[in-house]
Amino acid sequence: MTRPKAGSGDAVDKILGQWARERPDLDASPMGPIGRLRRCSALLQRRLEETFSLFELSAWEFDVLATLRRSGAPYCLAPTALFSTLMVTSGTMTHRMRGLETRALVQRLPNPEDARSVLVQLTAAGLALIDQAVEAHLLNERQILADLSSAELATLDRSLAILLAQLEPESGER
Amino acid sequence: MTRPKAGSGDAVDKILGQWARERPDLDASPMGPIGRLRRCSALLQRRLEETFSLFELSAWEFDVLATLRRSGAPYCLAPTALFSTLMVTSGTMTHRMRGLETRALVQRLPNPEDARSVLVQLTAAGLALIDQAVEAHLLNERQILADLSSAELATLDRSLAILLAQLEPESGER
DNA sequence: CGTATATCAGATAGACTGACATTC
DNA sequence: CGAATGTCAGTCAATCTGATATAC
Repeated sequence: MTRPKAGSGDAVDKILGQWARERPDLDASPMGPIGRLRRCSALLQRRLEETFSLFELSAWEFDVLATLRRSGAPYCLAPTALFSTLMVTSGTMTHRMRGLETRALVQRLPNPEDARSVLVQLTAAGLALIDQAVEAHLLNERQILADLSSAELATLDRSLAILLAQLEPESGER
Repeated sequence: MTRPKAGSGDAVDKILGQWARERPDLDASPMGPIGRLRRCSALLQRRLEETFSLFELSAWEFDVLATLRRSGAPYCLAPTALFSTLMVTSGTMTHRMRGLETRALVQRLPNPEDARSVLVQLTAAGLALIDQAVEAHLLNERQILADLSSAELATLDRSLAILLAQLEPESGER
């Protein structure tokens, strides 16, 4: 006799069960996917940070360096481009730069095309560091996803793409 | 002539394209699902907070009150249960209680079964507030998911459940 | 002149650590 | 006595806001 599936039995199922008992008048089903998404994200964050910390990087530091790296040589972006992409304020970005510049992972250069602006550039050390960190990061991500079949992975990716399209600013009408 | 799909064309696709150009030696494909997950989570967080703020609640305040609410009458939990569920330290939970108690949304009671411990209980005001807030929250969640078909939603939920099972502490072997 | 860019100081909110008293 | 519970003070890292100087 095969054991029935009985739900996935994770933390979110438990929460859904509690709501069904306490507020049977509500349909709490949207909490399923959204709760799982948030929980996955929180647990994922921790896993990713373990790898970043091997390079003495926090998550946001990794993001800044990776954004510069993937923009291509000469690995320069204006602060405005950086903080728009990374969804923080200009003041926050200024503050972020301080630490990265002190550690000589980035440097500020005058922007020849606009004297109001500057260019933030990866240093050689910053480039070398982020190139290593990205490789480790990808290894880590691959390991996290290792137990999902390629079909499951493709399905997950497609589903998330649909949701993301709803959430991205330009498509979300609010 | 129908326009080809050309990928979903979202922010993550752009990032994957940049990596393909800059580091063609790497297989950056794991960044697809993981990047989308993180981005969905970040955008989702903002959307959810808009609703919470209608009730003068932050996300963590909502979580504390909702955890108490769905535990059922008499809406009491020991701090240990709360901070374990919510994944913060005991000191953080003490600090969180202060604000909620000042606003008379929860109260502390001595724990009759263990004099070391206390019980954190929803007040009548706290109960009324969270009951309203949960309804608005579910409405909001339903709206966010409105453009996904029920099949897409079920697929998304199943995919996330698989990933969550990998990430949950008891199953993750690290 | 009005707008955009980046910076800075100050304030804020949230979290953690480590020491502590109390009770099991 | 050793372990667990909750509290507290202090610290910390990260963010935002609003004012400012400069250049478009």
